[in-house]
Amino acid sequence: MDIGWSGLTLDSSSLDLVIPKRFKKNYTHRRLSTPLTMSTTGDDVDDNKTKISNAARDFRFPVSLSGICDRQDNDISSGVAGENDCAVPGEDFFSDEKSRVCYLEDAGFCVKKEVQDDRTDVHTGLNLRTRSDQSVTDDEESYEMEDKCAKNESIKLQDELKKVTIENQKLRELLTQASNSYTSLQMHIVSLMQQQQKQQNKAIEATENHEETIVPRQFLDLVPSRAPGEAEDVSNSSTEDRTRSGGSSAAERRNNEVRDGKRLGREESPETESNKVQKVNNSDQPGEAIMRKARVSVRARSEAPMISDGCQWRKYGQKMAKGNPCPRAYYRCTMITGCPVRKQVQRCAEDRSILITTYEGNHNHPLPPAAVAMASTTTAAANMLLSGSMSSHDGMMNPTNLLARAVLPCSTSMATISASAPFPTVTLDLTHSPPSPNGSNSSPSTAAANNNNHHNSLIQRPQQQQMTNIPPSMLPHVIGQALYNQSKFSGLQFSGCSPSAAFSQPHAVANTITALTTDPNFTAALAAVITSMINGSKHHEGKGNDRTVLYKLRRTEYCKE
DNA sequence: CGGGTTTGACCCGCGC
DNA sequence: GCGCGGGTCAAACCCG
Repeated sequence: MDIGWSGLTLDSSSLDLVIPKRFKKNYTHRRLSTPLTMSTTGDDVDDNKTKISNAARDFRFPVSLSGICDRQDNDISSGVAGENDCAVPGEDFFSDEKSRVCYLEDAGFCVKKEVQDDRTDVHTGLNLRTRSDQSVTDDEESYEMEDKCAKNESIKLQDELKKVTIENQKLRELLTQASNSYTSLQMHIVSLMQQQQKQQNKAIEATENHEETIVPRQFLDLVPSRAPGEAEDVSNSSTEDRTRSGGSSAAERRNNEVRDGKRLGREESPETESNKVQKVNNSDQPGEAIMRKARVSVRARSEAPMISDGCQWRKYGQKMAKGNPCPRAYYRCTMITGCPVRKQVQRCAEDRSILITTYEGNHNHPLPPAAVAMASTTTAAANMLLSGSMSSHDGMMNPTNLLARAVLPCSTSMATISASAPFPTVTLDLTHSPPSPNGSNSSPSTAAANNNNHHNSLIQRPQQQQMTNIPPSMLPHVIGQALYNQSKFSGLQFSGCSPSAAFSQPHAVANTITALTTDPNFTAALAAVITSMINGSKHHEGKGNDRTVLYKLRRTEYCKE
């Protein structure tokens, strides 16, 4: 700093003397937003004026007055709104935050005022010396120029705003189009899946009809899509027909025995479902003797004598089963009279904490909310079972079942399906035992359970299911969720083969498609399954009743983890 | 007294 | 044909 430089401070009182009052507002934060390079020596006053004017005109050297002008000047604020004079187009205009504030203020977007001192009007921090006879005309001209520039800038901004608005509308339109396309695609996929499901159902029906002509078969309907009453009606009609028109059937023999002997009273009593089932079993039709019911067995850890599944049960029998010191209890659903659902409860011989509950049949009455979970679980499990159940005596598997197996692509699971005669069973192992290395029945408890049920089931362990700390009341929900997950993500070990009612749920089809399209190893797995199937078929040919064929779709075969 | 449980008997399918 | 074992029945019993 030399002598000629007056310093960066400007005495506001002196400024009052040299700047006319009417210019105060114009010489505020804009007019005096002068470059800091100005010289304030007395000889340079005119030059300074020019520099100030130029600088104020183009704002290429914005100067912040913030902190310099501390108090708001009412005059300034009143004059600012109508000025719009400081906005001069320039690339660096927005480079300074304060200048931007100034501009926005002038554009009417902001009411922030940066020049506040009505006593000092302007505190530039510059030691400006202006003369009272400075050219007012020059200032007015520059002010007019600033007005023009500000208007131009305002117009530009408005144009930009319009452009942005238009662009925003275009983006919205694009978003709407994308959303519509997504929706239409989704609908298309759903319709395709429905068509595929219909075709599969037709194929299944055709196969079933064909087999019924060969081997009539009696299932308790476990498909949830059918009304419970319908299932009961089907069961009743079929069983009664067979009972009363069966001629020399075993059921008739039994009835004759009843009439002739000690069970006359039972004959007069209303026909219970158990009697019906027994009559079905007693019929001479071989197919019905082979397959009577689908069952769902649930293995869970519980100290309670019976897991709470929301239904009302009445114990109607107890037997000592071979190979298990724990007796097996027989329960019948008593929600309504005539409900065909029964269950067997037995503790595992090897691990008494494991409770094995086997459900059989389908409820023909509305269920309380607490029972829906377990009922739907067993229904879904039985449905899966039936989708992979026995087809015919040759034990061949049809492509539908291959697809059904593909529905459950990952095989490390807790569910096991066994279609060995006479009771096809799906076992849901919800204990927390670690999965066996080979995924088969390596556990003694499992073997005991299978032995007890005569099912030749393969029990797979759940991966992370911890049932120990789950209250019994929560078991159905956990089981239901587990089965849901199972049906979605896990594979099953199937034994037995049959065509069946395969896909009853849309997500099954979706999972199948996903498995087919995304899994690179699926083809190899399919080949392995087919090979296993053929070998199993050959192996079991001529073995009479033992038609259990194991088809293992292992994760290691086709499901990458 | 009504509902549930117990328990011995019975029936039937299956394997030998 | 016989024995075994699973499944069921129903009288007896128990309990609230």
